[in-house]
Amino acid sequence: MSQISLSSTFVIQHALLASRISKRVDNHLSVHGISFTEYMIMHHLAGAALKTMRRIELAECVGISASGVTRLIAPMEKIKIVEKEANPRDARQSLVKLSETGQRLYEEASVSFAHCADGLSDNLSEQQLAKLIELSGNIL
Amino acid sequence: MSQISLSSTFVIQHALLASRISKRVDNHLSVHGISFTEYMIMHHLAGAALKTMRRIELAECVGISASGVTRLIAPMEKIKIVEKEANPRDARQSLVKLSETGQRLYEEASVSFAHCADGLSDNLSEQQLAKLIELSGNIL
DNA sequence: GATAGATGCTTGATTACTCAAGTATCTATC
DNA sequence: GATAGATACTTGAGTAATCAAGCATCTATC
Repeated sequence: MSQISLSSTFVIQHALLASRISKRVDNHLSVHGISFTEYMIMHHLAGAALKTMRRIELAECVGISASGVTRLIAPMEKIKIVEKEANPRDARQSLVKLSETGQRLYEEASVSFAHCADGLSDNLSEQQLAKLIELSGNIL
Repeated sequence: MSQISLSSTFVIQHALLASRISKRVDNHLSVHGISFTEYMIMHHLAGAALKTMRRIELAECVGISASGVTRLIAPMEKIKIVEKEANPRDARQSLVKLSETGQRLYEEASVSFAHCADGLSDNLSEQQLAKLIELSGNIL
């Protein structure tokens, strides 16, 4: 019987949990017409200076590729959640800005999101949750 | 400025981490010609009684849908990593068994997997890792 | 022992990504 | 100031999953 390491156990547990969490979050966010990934985009934009970020930064924050961002942003732009802005200093860049509409949608969706997140961590105290976040921060 | 809850922070952090981990694991496993998901299938089969499981159980353990399992298992069956077995008690079921070849491949891949997992958690002590697993176990 | 509903699995269509290659622009070097 | 290479982004093609619908089989009820 080969003994499985703690780190392997963790990775497998983490993947399963991630799959379950993202499904549940998607369910909660669907009433707002957005996906978990779109919510994360809005979340990072909302916290950014001028509510504006480069596409590559977004990709990095959200954990998808640059092309993934391109395809994700396109429909969001069409429905005016985000706006495209040029960078006068660098014509290669195509900055993404959270619009007023997007900000409102983000705030509404955040209520559902927080409610969902609370539900997920119901069995953990605030202190345990803080510990979990801190420990997770040391991974990778 | 709206204050973001710990639980929301956790969910966002978890998703990003999951994306990064699965990419890194996929990289490490690619030398064996398998994906993270396939590894998880083999992992659960290897730990099951008679190295055999129902497709629905696999879906549950791995965090994908039943149809996901069907499409994932098909090519694994073709290259003899797993075998299809009927359940004489219930003709609806199509049991999946890890073959001898599959068991060897799993053991080889487990070396890479463990190495990768160790690398991910390099900054955590065994005790911290155990705490992390324990706390995560209380989510959902 | 017929039949209504539940369960296990597969299939067609769709979605959300990925990677590799391409284009445009910027930066540094000679 | 030409040019080699790096960077930012987009696009075409492919992949891994999803959901909804379907088929086969099982179970319980009358």
